[in-house]
Amino acid sequence: MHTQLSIIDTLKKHNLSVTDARKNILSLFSQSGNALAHADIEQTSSAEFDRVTIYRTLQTFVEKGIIHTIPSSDNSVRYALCKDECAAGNHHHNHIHFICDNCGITYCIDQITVPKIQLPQGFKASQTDLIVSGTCNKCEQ
Amino acid sequence: MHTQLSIIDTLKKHNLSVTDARKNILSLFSQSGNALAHADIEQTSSAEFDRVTIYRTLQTFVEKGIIHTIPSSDNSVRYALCKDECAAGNHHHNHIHFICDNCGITYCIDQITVPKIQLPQGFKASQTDLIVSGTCNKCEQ
DNA sequence: ACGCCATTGCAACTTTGTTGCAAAATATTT
DNA sequence: AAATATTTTGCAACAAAGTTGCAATGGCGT
Repeated sequence: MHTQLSIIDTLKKHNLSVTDARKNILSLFSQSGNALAHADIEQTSSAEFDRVTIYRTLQTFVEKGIIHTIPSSDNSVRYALCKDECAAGNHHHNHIHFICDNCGITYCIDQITVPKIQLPQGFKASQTDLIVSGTCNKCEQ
Repeated sequence: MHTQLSIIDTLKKHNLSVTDARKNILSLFSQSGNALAHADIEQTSSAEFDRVTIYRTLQTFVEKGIIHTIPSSDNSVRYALCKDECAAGNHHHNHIHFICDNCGITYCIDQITVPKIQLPQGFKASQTDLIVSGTCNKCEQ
């Protein structure tokens, strides 16, 4: 199965040992396509993996540059797959994120890039997040 | 004292009864000038007010359009004073926010406005947040 | 197949956020 | 200015989210 193969490859590429939890959680991300919060993952695979394992797996994925965090105002940080250019400790995301107020789905809108921001003297940017919230195309009547 | 007066005025303007907790917490915001997380407020005034009161006060202020939330990736939503144009349930913030990775201070950078984003078909924006993180001008050596 | 090292699950705990209700404070009326 | 109505607060109890240490398990290299 192609998807499964590429998941193992992804883990190996980032020097991670291949475990059930990591394969499972990583495949959740590629299946969903959108961003996931810790709670989403826990609900989907709660029977299989301990809460602590999910926390640690997400943390590891962020450190290794497999997923990145998306800021939110509702105390539920979301995670999404990084693009290929991301390496450990060096995230490059120039796409914006859209959070639907209705269904809660978080989209990575790849078509739109974040404009370059000119900061005041002495401020140095390491990461820029552009989060748009509103109603998504599925929830629109 | 002028500051104290304008704080009371602000509360009255938004149809809120004037209480110690509200005066105190609101003055924390105008004194600091920057954004504050719940934890910041709790540390500063924990002896004075119950945790629950702080939660409810922040919630009330957001609803009334006195403060607004700033998304974050570290599970600590920050709050900052709204500009005058904000009314209840109708926040208009076109400035960006800068979170310093080093000292944790969150700045409202008023000089820079958030560019208008053209979303894909069917997506409707209600709020746009641009959060830049990195090193602030105080932490820069 | 063996042994080492990384990962997992469990338990216990801390922190963060929520809810109901009685007491206290604020606002309103007279 | 006092009495009443209304809102807000603090407490207690709880629920949810996140963390840490440690023994047991499983992955990986030889």
